[in-house]
Amino acid sequence: MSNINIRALAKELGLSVGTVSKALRDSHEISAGTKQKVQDLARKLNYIPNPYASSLRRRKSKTIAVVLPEIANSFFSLAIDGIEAVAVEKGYHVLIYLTHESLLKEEAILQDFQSGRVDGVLISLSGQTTGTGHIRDLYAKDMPIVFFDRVCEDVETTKVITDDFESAYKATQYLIGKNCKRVGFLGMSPGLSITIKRMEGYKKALSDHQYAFNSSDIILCPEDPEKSYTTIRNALERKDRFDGIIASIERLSITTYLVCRELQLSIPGDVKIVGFSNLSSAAILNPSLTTITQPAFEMGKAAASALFKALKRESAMPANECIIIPSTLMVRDSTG
Amino acid sequence: MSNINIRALAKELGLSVGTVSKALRDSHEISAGTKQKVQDLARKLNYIPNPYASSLRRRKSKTIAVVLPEIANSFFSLAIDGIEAVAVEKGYHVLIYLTHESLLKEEAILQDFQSGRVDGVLISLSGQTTGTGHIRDLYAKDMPIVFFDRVCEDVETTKVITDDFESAYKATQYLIGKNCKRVGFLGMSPGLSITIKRMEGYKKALSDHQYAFNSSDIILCPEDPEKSYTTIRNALERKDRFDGIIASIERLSITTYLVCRELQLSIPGDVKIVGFSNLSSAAILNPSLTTITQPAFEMGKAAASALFKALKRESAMPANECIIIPSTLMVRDSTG
DNA sequence: ATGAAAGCGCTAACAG
DNA sequence: CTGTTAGCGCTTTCAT
Repeated sequence: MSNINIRALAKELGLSVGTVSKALRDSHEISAGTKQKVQDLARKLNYIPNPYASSLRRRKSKTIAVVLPEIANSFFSLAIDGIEAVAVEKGYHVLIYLTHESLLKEEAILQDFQSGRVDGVLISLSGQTTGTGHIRDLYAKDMPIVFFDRVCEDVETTKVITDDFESAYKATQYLIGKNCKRVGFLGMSPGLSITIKRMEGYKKALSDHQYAFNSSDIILCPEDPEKSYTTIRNALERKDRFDGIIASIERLSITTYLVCRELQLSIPGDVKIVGFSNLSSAAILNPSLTTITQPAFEMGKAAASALFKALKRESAMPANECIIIPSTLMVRDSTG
Repeated sequence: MSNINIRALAKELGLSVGTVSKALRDSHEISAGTKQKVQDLARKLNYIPNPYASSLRRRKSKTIAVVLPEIANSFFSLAIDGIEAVAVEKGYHVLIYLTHESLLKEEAILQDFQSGRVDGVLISLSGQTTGTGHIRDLYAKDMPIVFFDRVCEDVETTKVITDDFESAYKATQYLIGKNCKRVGFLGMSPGLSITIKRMEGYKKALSDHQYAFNSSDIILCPEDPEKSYTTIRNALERKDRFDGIIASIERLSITTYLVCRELQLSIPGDVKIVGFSNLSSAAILNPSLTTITQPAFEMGKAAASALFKALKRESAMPANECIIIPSTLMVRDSTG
C-alpha cells in the first residue's frame, strides 16, 4: 500500500503532526487558514488515514459486527440491508459472521470480539443457543450488544422483535376461522425465543377457541433441510393429519409445499398453510402463500439505530428495552 | 475493554514482551518449555491480542471486503455464504459493503480501501459501472481484487463467472424448441458484463435458428422495481407481444409473473418463461419456474479461494484468469 | 533462546 | 493557535 501518512503531510506543510491531525479532524483549536491548507493538501495528495492506527490509539474501531445464524434467508438478508443503511449513514463498517446455527461457533465469534475488533454487536441467536454465558461474558466487558428477532431475555439490553405471540395467534385464529379442524405448528429450535412465543400464541388461539391441543400438533423440524422434509412428510402422512399449518420458519413453508405436492395433498383444499416468511415470491407461489410478513428491514434498522444511540454517548450501554415492530398477516390463496 | 495485554503477560511470566510475542506465534526461536508456559498463561488469563495493534505493525488486517450491488437477492446471499465458508477456514474476517447499484457509492467504497483496511477485495460490480478507473486505482496500489459474476474484463486479475453466453443460448434455444415465435430478453444495466454476454448468447441462438432479431426484442428494465413493472407491462401489452421470455435477472422473473397475472396471460400457454434465478421457491411457483440456476455458492467459494491464494504468498496478485462455473438449466412448468 | 529497543501511524495531553 | 511528546499494543530486527 505504501501510502502517504500524516507525517509526510506535516513535513510538506511545515507543520507538526499534531497540528495536522487536529486540522484533519476539524478541531476548534486550529485556525481556519491552517485547516484549509491541510485539508487541501490532504485531498491533493490523496491522503487516506490508516484506520488501524487510529483504532489502536482511540480504542474504537468504527466497526460493528452482525452475527447471524444464516444468510441465505430473506429475513436475514433484508435485516442486513436495514443495518447497512444506518451503518453507512453513521460512517461505520459492518463485519458479518455466520453461526450456521451452531452454539460453538457463536461462542468463538463472540469471544473474538473481546479483542475490541468491533465497537458493538448486533446478534440473532443460533438455534442451539440456550445458555447465555458467552453473551454475558462479552456484555460484562462493556460491549454494547443489541439483539434482534432471536433474542435472549436475560441480558439487560435492547431487543428488537416482532409481535411473535400476537401474529402466531392471529394466524392460528385465521385458520380456525377458515374451518380448519386440526391446526399444526411447524417449528425449529425449541429453545429459541421466537419459537417459544410463536408456539404460545398458537396454543393460546387454540384454547381460546376451545380447540384441544396435544403435543403431537407441534412438529419440531431438524435444522437439516433434508431431514425436515422427512419430518414434515411423516406428519402429513398420518391419517389424522393437519388440515391447517402454521410454518413458523420461512424455509418450512417451502418444504411443506413440496411435501404436499408429493403426497398429492391440495393446498388449500386438503391443507391450508400460513407461513412466517419474507419471500418476495410468496405472491406467485402455487398457490400463493398466506404469510406473516415480518418487518425485516425495519427491524434491522431499529436494531442498528439502538446500537448507535449507545455508541454515540461514549461508553453508554443500550437501554434495557424491547422494541416490537408488528408483522403483517397477508392473506393469499394458501388459506383458501 | 480494558483487556490484559502482552506486557502484562510478560511481566507475570518474568519474560520480555518480545519473547512472549514470539511464543504466542509459535516461533521456532523459542524453547518448547517457554512456549508452553506462555500459552498456558495466555489461556488462563484469557489473553486476546489486539487485532489493530497487530494490523498496524504487520500491515495486514486479516480482513477482506465483499462489495455487492445488493443483498436481498438469492444469488448474492448464497455467494456470501460461499465466501464466508472459506474466509472462516482461513481465519479471515469479512466486511460487507453494498453499492445499491450506484457507481458513486462503489467509488467511495473502493477509495476507502486504499487505507489498508482490508487485505483483499471481492467485488461484483454495480449496474452503473462502466468505467473502471476506481478499480484500476486500487489495483495499482497492489490491492488484490477478485471479480465475481459482474466482472470487468480490462483489469488483469481473477474473474469468477458462470457460462453466461452459453446458458442464455441454451435457454433461448429451449424456448425456440418449445415453438415460441417471438422470444424477448429482459435485462437491466446494459453496461454489465453479464447483461452483454447473456444478450449475445440470446442473439446467437436466435440467428442460429433463423429467427429475426430486432432491437425491440430486448427490454432494458430500470433498477427501480416499480418502474420495471411498468416497463414489462408495456412490453406484454403490445399486440405483437412475446410468447417466450428470458429474464436475465432474478427479480425480473417475479415481476413478469405478476404482470402476466394482471394481464391475464397464461404461463406457459400465452408466454413461456425461463429466468436466471437462484430462488429456493422456483419449484413451487405458479407455475413452477424454469430456471438457469447459477452456482452462486460455488462462485463465492471460488472467488474467495482465488483471493486467498494470492494473499498467502505475500504480495502476490491474483492470476489473470477467468474461472467459469457452469449454470444449470432446470426445466419446469413455466416453459410448458 | 531471550531481551532490548525501535517503530507501525495516529491521537491526546500538555506546553508554549 | 501550534508544537512536543508519550504512548495505543504489537512485531521485529539486532544484540547478547
